[in-house]
Amino acid sequence: MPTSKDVAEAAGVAQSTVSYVLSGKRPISEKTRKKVEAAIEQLTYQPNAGARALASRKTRVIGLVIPFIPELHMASIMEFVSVIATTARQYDHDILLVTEDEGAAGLRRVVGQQICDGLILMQVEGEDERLPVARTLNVPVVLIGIPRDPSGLVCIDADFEMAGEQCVRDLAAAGHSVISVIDWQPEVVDRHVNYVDRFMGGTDTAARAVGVTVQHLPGGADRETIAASVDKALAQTTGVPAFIAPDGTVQDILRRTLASRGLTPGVDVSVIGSASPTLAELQPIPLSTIDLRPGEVSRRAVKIICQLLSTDSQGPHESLELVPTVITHRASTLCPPRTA
Amino acid sequence: MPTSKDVAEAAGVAQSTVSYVLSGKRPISEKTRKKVEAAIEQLTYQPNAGARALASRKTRVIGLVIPFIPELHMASIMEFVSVIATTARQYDHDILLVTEDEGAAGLRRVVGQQICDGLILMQVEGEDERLPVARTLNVPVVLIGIPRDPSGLVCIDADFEMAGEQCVRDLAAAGHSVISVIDWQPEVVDRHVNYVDRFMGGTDTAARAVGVTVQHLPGGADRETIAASVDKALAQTTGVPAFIAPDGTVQDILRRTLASRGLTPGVDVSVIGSASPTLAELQPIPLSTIDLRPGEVSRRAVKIICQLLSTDSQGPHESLELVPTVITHRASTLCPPRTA
DNA sequence: GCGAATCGTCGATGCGTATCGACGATGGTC
DNA sequence: GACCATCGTCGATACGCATCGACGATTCGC
Repeated sequence: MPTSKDVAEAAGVAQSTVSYVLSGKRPISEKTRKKVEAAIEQLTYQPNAGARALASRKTRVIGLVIPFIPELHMASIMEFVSVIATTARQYDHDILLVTEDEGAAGLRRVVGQQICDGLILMQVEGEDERLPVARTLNVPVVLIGIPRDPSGLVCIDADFEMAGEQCVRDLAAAGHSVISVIDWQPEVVDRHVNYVDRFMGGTDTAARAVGVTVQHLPGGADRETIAASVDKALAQTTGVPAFIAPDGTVQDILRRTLASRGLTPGVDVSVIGSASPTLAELQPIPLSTIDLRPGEVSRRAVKIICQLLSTDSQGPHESLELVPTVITHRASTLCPPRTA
Repeated sequence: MPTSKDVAEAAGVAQSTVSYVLSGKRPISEKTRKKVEAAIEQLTYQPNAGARALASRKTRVIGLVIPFIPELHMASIMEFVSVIATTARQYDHDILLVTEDEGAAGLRRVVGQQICDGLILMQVEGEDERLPVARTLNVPVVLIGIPRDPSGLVCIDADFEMAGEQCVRDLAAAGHSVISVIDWQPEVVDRHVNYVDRFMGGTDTAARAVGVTVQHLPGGADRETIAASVDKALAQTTGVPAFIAPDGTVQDILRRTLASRGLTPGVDVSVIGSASPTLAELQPIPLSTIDLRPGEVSRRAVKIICQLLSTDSQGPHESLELVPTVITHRASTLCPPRTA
């Protein structure tokens, strides 16, 4: 492997000159620059990351803490991971994976060994042993998700409250007067995951504002529970029933349950779920969705941390950014107002 | 951040002694070791990764090249990623993400800058511009998947041929004489992805060996195509029909198609798919599966590369390891032979 | 045509660790 | 008790780059 010293010799300049050509931190004459660049090209020189990190105290690596796999949300996690990695490259950074099972010690390790300059924590919920640690680490940390106590932390997440509001307002506008929200799976609800409360709060706010009834019914991965919820909703609704089912598994079961009751989404009943546009289009009846835009959340998370890194302002930061959600009407809801 | 020099001063020894305590590469008296360890503890010293890499020429980081996201296989990709990251930690290594969209240049970059000591390439299929590059990089590379020309490369993958054989043999043993294999999606088949051929080869081999008929029918994400395939299979089968549907999306459509024809898997018809045990159990009728064991493949990939790294034998290596698949009979196949 | 400001380049140094040769202290041998 | 091997520790150096101060060469103003 050639070093910058080799390049310097080949170009007939000092090693420091090579460094300045690369960094642009001092003016270099056109002539010298050409010579150096030619030598770099010819030797296929690439700077050594370790040496660079040692001298500059910057690794240009961001640690990404991925959640322990609950088997079902893996696809959505991968979307975050993929976009984060790609976006980081646009800022000339790389992504180092840290698995959640390393816990708070993992954070201390990668920061303490100076393997990375900052951290992104995915899927932060409620309480978390890593949060107090994150606050005291002297590197930028960005959370995707909002913990119960976000003080002293930089957070970004989809605007779940807006999502809840949008769903209810649009269903109300389509003529529904009773709207049933099928909960996430009980494990999620019981953890009192922040985003569930925010979503539910949004639906209730909108219900009050536009004068419709919103009822929350138990969901889960269990077909009997959901079937019971559906039947209860059907019994209590006088007009055309409307369902909001944020969870993908719940959507599957809801779809089959409605079919077995002889109800067709978009005709006898409205259904809105949360899903990516691609998945929504693949459904037998394309699903009207509230898109939580994981890609956009990921991009912004990377942008935020890279800004923090470039200004490397030491002190603790605190901010909270919510990414607007997008509602798209497809075939599973009654016509007005149909967009997209 | 404390350095090994700080630790040395606190312990009253030389910096090199601290290094030897940590590495164990020279004998250290019990007394000195205690002093040094106490100082490390007290200062919460952690060695600087950059300096370590510079001096030792080892980063203890493995680059993981993840495929560009085709949206549907994201969940299975995440399973690989997660297990690889966790396993790497067991060998005291970290994982750096490299996205496929960086292409061959990405490989040159991370290796040339010496950001990582070796690479794992995921989901390698047929031809790939990165393969010739991988062969010339002077670091260990392990492929998950088998390219058309595996010469000079270290590969590991599930044993798709064995998978095909197992499916056919077990269905034959259960009394089926005609077995229909529903293809993967056409984009996959057209790429002439290696594993498809291997799987199909396995089914044909077993068919010949046990004297049953295996027919291959078009699959895809398209319900009409699959429905047509199913009807064709039903028409051509005299005994109890049997289906093998490796692809998850195909399974979904197959399930509904059979239901609409009034056929119940495990009673009127046998169905074997490829899926994780967890997902298989979640089905309305638990699916008999051929498990391709992505976790095991991942673990072995990490193990292989870590062995190559520890022996750092320079020359190009070549090997091919196939991970045995596991067939598990659940409710979707006829009784004999039912296991698990 | 002289001093001052500017520009472009160089040499030296430091970043924190691993590793090599050296050397004092110990223990054993005859 | 003189000699040698072994053990444990130290000091020095190298790893490859970034960065700082210095300095010769220009350029400009007057």
